[in-house]
Amino acid sequence: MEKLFQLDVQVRERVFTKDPATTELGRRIVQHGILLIDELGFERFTIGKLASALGTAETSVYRYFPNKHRLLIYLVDWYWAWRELKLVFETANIDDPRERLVRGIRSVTAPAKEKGPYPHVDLRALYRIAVAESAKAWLNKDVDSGDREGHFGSFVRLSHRLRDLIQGVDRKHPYPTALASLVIEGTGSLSFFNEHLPSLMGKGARDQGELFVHLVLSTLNTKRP
Amino acid sequence: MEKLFQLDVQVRERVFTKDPATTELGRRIVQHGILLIDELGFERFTIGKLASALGTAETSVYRYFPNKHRLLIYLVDWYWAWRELKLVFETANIDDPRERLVRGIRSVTAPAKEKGPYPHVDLRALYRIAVAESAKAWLNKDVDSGDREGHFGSFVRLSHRLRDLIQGVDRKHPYPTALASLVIEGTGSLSFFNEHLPSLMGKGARDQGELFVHLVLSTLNTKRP
DNA sequence: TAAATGCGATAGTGATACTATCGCCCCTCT
DNA sequence: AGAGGGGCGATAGTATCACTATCGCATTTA
Repeated sequence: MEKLFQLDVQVRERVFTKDPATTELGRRIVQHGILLIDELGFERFTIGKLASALGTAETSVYRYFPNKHRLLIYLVDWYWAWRELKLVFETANIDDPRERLVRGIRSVTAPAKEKGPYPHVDLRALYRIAVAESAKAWLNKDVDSGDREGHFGSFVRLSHRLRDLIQGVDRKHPYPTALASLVIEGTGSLSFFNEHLPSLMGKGARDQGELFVHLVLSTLNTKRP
Repeated sequence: MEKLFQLDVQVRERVFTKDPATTELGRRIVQHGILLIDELGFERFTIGKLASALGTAETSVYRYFPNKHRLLIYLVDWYWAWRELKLVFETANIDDPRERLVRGIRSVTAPAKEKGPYPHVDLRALYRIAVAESAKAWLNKDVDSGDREGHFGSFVRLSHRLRDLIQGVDRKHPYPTALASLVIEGTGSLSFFNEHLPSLMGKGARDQGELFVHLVLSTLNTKRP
């Protein structure tokens, strides 16, 4: 299964100038890009610092990504593609729609707890980036053209898969798509609050899986078991 | 009532070097800061452009805010303070807890539709800033010290007020604080998706007030009327 | 062997977030 | 009326950084 994960996660969209997955330097850019952005935060992260960490020149990095922001988009898209794959695996072969949905919500809201099987991707660092930086991928004035070019495709696909799980339980829910997007985006926000603004979280809400399972199930037109 | 609004909204915390509310230049910095950030987005916005728009020098702006990021924090905090005041007004004198909660959710999720009564604050522009930029106020490595200095105090107070309304209906809800924060933060995210990434929203979810009323009420342990 | 590809190195440009400093003007206090 | 101070505008300067242009070397490919 780990091999399958490794083979299948990829950034389909043209967010790069040259596909970093195809060369050793490209993979090292991704690997150390993750570590540096996690360590410094996206604002303090610079291409120059990344080049230094790699022992190369800035120009070499610019061969793969046209700018710093596109590197972030690449990492974030990779992350959502990984979550999509994880969701597909973790809901496979489950026939009961309700059970599928519960597993799906738990999958989508679960933090990454291990470095994972990808040699050049530290999943825990990437998870922290997703929590703290992923909104910056779209919160800017280029969001519309970025959307047109498919920069957020993995996030959209993930959201639609969760929507399908919701509709599998309640075909008449009035807001399945918005609810799915809220769960995925909201779990990141609450993770951040939990870590940095705990007064926004109260007590007993540390397990967001249960929070969102509770939230979604209770809005559905269906009896509880 | 408008006068009261005008008198009462203020940034209590020490996010500024010199209180911009106390001088004419300070108010013009706030006024044109809102307009420019709304127009350019926070990344493309610069202190130099703001100074040009004001017909003054950069150094004059730096007398009020130590850096560009603090100006954003000021505007965002002002915004949440306004929303808090609005929430207090719009739930005043309502005795039925359920009705209070519904009004509170509608208040907190309602977009700003008019420029409003504050001469140096265009509420519609500020609302757009809150949707597109407010997360950047805390999504950075200074969030912990910023929290300690109370930079997010208005947001926290607003969230706690909504939490109190939730608990007024269901005293035993397991996650009242997290749910309140999710509603407030989530309505911004969904507004942004609605505008820029509509495939994340589906159809029929344009009125977020109803979406969140539906969502919150159905999680509460209480009978619907 | 020739060509292409990938990489590293140097140099440079324009923007921009600040900082330091100075002198003017107006208001207030005496 | 004169002195002092606060607020303001203006100039100058620094360090960082995103990005571009160009070249030459080495390794792989044809």
